[in-house]
Amino acid sequence: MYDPHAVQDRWLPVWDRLDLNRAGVRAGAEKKYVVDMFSYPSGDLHMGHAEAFGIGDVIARYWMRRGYDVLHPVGWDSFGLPAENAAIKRGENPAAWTYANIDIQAEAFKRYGVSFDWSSRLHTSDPEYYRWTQWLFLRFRERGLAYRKKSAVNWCPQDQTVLANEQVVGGRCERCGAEVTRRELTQWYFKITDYADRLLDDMQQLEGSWPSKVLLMQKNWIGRSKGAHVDFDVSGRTVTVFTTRPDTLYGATFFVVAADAALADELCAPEQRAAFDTYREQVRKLSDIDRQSTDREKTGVDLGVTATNPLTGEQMPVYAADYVLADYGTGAIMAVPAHDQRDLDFALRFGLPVRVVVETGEPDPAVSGVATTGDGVLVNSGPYDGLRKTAAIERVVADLEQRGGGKGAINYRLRDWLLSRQRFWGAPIPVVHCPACGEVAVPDDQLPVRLPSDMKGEELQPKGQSPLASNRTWVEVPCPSCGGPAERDTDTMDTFVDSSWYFLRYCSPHYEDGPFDPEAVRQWMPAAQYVGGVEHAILHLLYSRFFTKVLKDMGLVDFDEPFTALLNQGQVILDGSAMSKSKGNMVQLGDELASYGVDAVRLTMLFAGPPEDDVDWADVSPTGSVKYLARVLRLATDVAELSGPARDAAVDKVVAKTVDECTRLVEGHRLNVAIARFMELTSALRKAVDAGAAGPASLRDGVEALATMLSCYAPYAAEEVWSRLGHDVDSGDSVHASLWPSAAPALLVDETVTCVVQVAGKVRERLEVSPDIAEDELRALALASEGVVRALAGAGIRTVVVRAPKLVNVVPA
RNA sequence: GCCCCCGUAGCCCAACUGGCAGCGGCAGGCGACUUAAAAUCGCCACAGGUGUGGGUUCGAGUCCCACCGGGGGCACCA
Repeated sequence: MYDPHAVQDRWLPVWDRLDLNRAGVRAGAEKKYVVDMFSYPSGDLHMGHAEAFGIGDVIARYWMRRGYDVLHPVGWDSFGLPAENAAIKRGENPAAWTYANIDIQAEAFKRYGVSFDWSSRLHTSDPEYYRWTQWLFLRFRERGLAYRKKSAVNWCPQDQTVLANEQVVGGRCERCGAEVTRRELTQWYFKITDYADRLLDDMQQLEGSWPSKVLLMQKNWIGRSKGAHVDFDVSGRTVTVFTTRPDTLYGATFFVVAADAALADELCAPEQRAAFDTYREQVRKLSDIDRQSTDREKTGVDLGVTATNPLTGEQMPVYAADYVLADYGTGAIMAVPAHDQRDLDFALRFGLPVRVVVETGEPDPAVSGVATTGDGVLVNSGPYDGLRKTAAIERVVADLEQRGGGKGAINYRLRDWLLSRQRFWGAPIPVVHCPACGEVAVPDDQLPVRLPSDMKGEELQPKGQSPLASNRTWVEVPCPSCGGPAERDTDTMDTFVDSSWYFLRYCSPHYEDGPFDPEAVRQWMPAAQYVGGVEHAILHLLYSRFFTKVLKDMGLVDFDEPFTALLNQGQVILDGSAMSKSKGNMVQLGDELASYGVDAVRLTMLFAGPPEDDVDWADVSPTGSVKYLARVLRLATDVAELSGPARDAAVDKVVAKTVDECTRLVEGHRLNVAIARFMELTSALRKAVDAGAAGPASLRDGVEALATMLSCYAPYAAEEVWSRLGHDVDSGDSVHASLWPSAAPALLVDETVTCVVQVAGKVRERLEVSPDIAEDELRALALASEGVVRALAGAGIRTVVVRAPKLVNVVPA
């Protein structure tokens, strides 16, 4: 009889006492740092946590069993909006809700058997933590990497705060789904664009150990394009455009400026003023979602001025249009309708000329309506006629650089990271605004700038500016520089700032002389394994990489990349779709744990499929897992009764092979397949016991090996097995202190292997041969074999393929 | 629209560098134990060939091309 709850209740307190997961205590052992993306304390743990932390736990425990000194820390990403919204609703301070939830989750993590080192525990909303978030902000600012600027920003009307580009998904707020609007505001930014090249180029180091999908997403997000800046003269003023196709300069027939850019306003001729103002109003009313919809008809307005082509001197009309983006490139383009679809659409709509300058062999765009973008030979391009595209690009850029009027340039899609938020529950930006001194950093020795602890409920209601602004006693401070009356910056930092360095803090969570102890970081970082959801493919992972690179430039760390390997676990879904409260298809983790126990739920998650794949809870069988664990426990009980030193070679062999294979499987994160091997081993040992239990010593060793391997997946049941085998867990002889079994190489080689002999690809014979049989010998053996002779039936032989010792393929003439 | 990943049994999924398609489980069937049932144990692969059609190869689930289906990312990025 297997009672999972009794087993849990027995071992959890013992483990608490034994404190087996503490890092840094295995003297001389090689270090491994396994990080799970930390949790947001939104409530109790759910199925997604069970999946993600289950995977991380197998990896961490595996390395512990292999004898490494493993750091597997725990923490909470505890600043953020939900706490604030809950506080407003309940008339509380966000801290109350946050820390209550953290306690709930902490208990749940312990019960779930996650091998955390609890001494590493941190919360980003603790002043001891955000002190250093603020400190880092100031260091970034000193390096010119944190700055304020006024520009059109994404504004979420629901959450009443600005959002980073990365937090706008399909024109909507990533958090609440509200349609994002634009506002002109002065905000703080991190200059992540300075690191665009390194963020891109260093991905080489991650190739193979990060999912290629994530690398690709980051690459696309950074969006490096190579091209040129070209200067056009517009009414005596130089206006630069970015183009990836300088070779098509002779094909430019008009010029477009983003309608919402200041430039359009400045260039507009008086006689077009009225038309332009009307158009601009129209554009501003459009939401981003409407604006970005793909097959919208092109709109625009003539600005009544002309631009001069720097190569040809040709005059071309200048338009304002909303298909040109104000914040990409220079906000202005040269339009080449023959070779760019958007320009062509615009030209056809406004009756502008279409001039082919690259002959690609495709139909005339003016007639077909399809721009030609491929390679070809230049025409209608004066001195460049006859050149191919690539050569022409080089020549045009060289000529522009020599004569003035342009130069080669790289442009990025990536924008600077907007980090200020008009919300309460975050790290205050440690800056004071002084009427006399301007922007003044809060001195390091005055950090942290603490959040007021007495604000609650209605006072936190967002009103378009930070709730902190209304707290005058908090806002009004003497200027750190001149001592005169000044005001604190009332914005708080994006919570992604907090999470961009927590993995560094984990290495020395109580360090007081800096954000982290450089020596501790040198020992543990970069993290050997990072585990978390793919929803952070861009946001968190890009930001963390950026932080790491800045810290390297500051001399605080000596590596470029924070996470050597990344594993993205799948989601837990139900009946093919994501669980959600609104759909009413939630599976409650608590219910599952109550029904099947921790081990069975963990095993079920991990057995369902590869860790990267989604787990459909409708397709899996926690009951099956319970049955399996019960089987293992019965086996342990039966084997425990056996005694004697006799061994059984067949059992030893099965155990060795399973161990060998499982080692490779877990190492390669093929966690589900390893469970299949555990099951096979369990059946094999069961059969051996039922057959009369020859070799009790072998059986005992087999069950011990199984317990150790299983301990990574089903920690409670494994401990129970270990205990039944006679280990004194209470005195510290825990399965979680045991070492991963090793497989004697001698047991892994077979005396004979089965060689498959094919004739014309069909299996005609099987031969038992020595594993190191020579090719010639095997060929002769195969050709002489009865099955082959029969299959050939006297036909000649064209060729014989021999792959000793496993296969021979005889190809008849 | 562009880019990426995935299609193996009723279902979830295995198959090392191309080399016997099926390891493990769910569901199902048969049997043992039982007065009976549950639990337990044992046994059974059902696809005429790995979504479809081509190609490369002695040999393709695996490599290449096209298409179909599912999932994901980006989306007026000049």
